[in-house]
Amino acid sequence: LEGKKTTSRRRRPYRSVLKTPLKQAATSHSVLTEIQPDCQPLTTPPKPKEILPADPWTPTSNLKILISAASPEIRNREQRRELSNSTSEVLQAKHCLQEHLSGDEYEKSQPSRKEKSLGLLCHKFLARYPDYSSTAENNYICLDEVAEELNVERRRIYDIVNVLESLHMVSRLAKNKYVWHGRHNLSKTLQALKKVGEDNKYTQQIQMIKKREYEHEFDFDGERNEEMARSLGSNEHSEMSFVELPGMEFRAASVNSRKDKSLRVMSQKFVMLFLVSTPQIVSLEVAAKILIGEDQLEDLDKSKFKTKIRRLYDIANVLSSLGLIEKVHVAEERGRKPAFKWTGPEVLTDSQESITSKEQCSKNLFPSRGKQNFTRHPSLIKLVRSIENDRRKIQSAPTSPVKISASTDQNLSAFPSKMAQVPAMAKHQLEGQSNNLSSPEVVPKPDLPHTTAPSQQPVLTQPLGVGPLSHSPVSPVMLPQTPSGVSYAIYLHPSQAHTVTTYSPSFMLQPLPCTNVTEIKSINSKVLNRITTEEGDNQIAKDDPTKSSTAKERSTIKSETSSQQCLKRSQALQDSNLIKRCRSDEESLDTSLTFFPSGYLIALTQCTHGNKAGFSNKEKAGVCSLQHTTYSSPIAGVIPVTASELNTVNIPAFHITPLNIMLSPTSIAAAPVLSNPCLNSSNTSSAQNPSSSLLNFTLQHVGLIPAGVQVPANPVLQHVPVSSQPENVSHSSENRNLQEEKVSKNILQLLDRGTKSQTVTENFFRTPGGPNTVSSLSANSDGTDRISQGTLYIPQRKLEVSED
DNA sequence: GGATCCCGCCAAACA
DNA sequence: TGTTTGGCGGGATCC
Repeated sequence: LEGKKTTSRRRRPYRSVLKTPLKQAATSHSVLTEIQPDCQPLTTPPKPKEILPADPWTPTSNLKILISAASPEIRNREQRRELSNSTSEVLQAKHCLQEHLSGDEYEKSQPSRKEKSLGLLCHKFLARYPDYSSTAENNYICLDEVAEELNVERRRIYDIVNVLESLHMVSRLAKNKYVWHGRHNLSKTLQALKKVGEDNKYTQQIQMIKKREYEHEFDFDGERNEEMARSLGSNEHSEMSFVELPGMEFRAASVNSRKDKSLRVMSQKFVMLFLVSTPQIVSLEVAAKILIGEDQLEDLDKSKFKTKIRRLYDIANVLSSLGLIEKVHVAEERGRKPAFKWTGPEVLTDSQESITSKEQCSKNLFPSRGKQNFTRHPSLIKLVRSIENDRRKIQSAPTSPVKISASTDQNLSAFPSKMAQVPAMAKHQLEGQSNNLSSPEVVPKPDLPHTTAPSQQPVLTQPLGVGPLSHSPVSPVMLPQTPSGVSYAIYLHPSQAHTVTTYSPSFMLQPLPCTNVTEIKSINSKVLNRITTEEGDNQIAKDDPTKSSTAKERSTIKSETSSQQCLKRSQALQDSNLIKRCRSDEESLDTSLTFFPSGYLIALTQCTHGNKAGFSNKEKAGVCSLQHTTYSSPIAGVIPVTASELNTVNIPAFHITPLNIMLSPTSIAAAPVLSNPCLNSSNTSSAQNPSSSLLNFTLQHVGLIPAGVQVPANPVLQHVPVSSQPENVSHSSENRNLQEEKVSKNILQLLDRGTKSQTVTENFFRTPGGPNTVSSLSANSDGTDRISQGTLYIPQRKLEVSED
């Protein structure tokens, strides 16, 4: 490969004609479709190259082309997709033709570079398929056909498909064959990507690069490059893992073979950068540096950088066509830099949702405690709005059926032989966690209910999370669910397994959230790299102050602020929930960090039913209801606050130190609030509860509960009967009341803690340190209090964003 | 002149 | 051995 890189590339056009018969010279008909994206791409048939030079651009000749576009074969294909019929195609194409001919014919007969852009091609590609596929439609993509119909060489289709594959919008079915999934999986994918991005500390990497740039310390041949790359935790061990979703594992080993440099992996990383960035703007330069940094240190040279940029443009074009990003420019000291802004759906991890809920509760429940009459910052207005929206969801949202696949249990039971090594307890955990996985992220587009995607059907017959089972000698390692709501199965190649048998300080540390830490079981000690808590914590604390709390999670709690305690308690409940489930062999659980230098991250996102040997029906119901309630409760994580808002207040406490508070199994099984750590609290707080009437008034006032609903002031976790058939839950008024009651209880729990000290409120806004750390509450000169400006996110660098 | 990215060579992976 | 897949970078075009 290296030899190939250094070999000078000589163009051999004669050869390319033979090898790429689909390649067309610049033709007039391609102009037609490319200038007019509205035209059905299928109206443009491939034009035999040999006739092109002698074929002048005339209305007649083009009409011939247009008519040929309506050939029975193509027409039938179109009819199958119910997109159009031949008549409309011809008419449409005629219209296009007329428009085209009104201009300078000759010039337009030469398609410009723009008209052949990957973005435009991608638009045409996407136009062929619906956003959300259904079984009734033809969801298979034949690359040859598509390339032919879009009149491009297949190479270009690969570029598009690879990026789409990275988002699980398509998956490879067989040679030359892909399956179209559309946006069914997009939300989950983005959530998983965000989680992985967070684990990879992309935020910190971005900050570091920006800081270096700012200090003019970053150049292409300085020693500092290596230094920085090292500091980024870069080494071959941290090379890419492709984030997969269950049922969408790669079907060809080839896909795994080119690994980190593949466009799909780059695409995922690129997306991750957006998802973890604040604001969600990523410059190509930063992205390229981070992606290079993850390869090899010596790659940090100009040519690699250039190549990376090229690829990022390719990816960006496709992502733009998908509407996920948008090109902008970032003004910097050294002129403006090309960048892209995330315009896709907001993606919240569970922990963020929790914090958001907490933030709202604290704000709304203590609006006049001591400090009164907050001036509502726009972001707060949004928060209130989000509460209202959420309340509407409670009242009107249809049942969001948990994605339940009948094959899930089979899937689990069909794990590869190595999976059999997983102790039953861990298996239960996984199942339980997978129940929790559907916790929704807020998406602007109405996502279809997460029923089993029809497009996935051919895939779902495969064992869940098995990956390249039969042919790939990978070592599966199951990880429990992460706070983001997405669990992974990480598959390690045996070839890489040796790299993790010993601890290497150069590994990029991937601290697992505390909820997982207590659950991690050694599945394959040969594969799993275990590192002592102390080592990991030290490293984490050094590397990432914002995650230092993660370290604390695994150490004895010493001095804490009340808010920390509050947060920790809430997290603790979730932990204890999990702990409870596996209490029987709890002592066998090792508290450790696990580091995976490479492999495949396979998210497990499906609720599993049955096959829960250790679960009572009640527990099952409770577990499943978690998911359901998560959809329904404004407290449980559906509050549609945008990530930017979250970031605006710079909430740091995504990792919460747990207390080892044990709850009764009943409360665990039955309390849906457990799905949200922020609401989970031990009832050990000695704080007094506010009066019920005051509370009700407050809740009603802020719109958390309807006017007629009364909330008892008893904060004690109570058994809440929940349906054991969440998929059949109807949103009757009873259910709404039930949900609202749950919400109220959640709030009460928070209140229970919150009344302890105003510090709770304040600390929700406190960053762990650094220049952006500003106390959140300050008194105005007029005697009122408001959220100070300083609370807002203050970028370290001025970013002037202008639409391009 | 830098930004953008098309184009197709050619090697790895696969059938 | 032929085909599929896709990494890669030259260099054309755009701005």
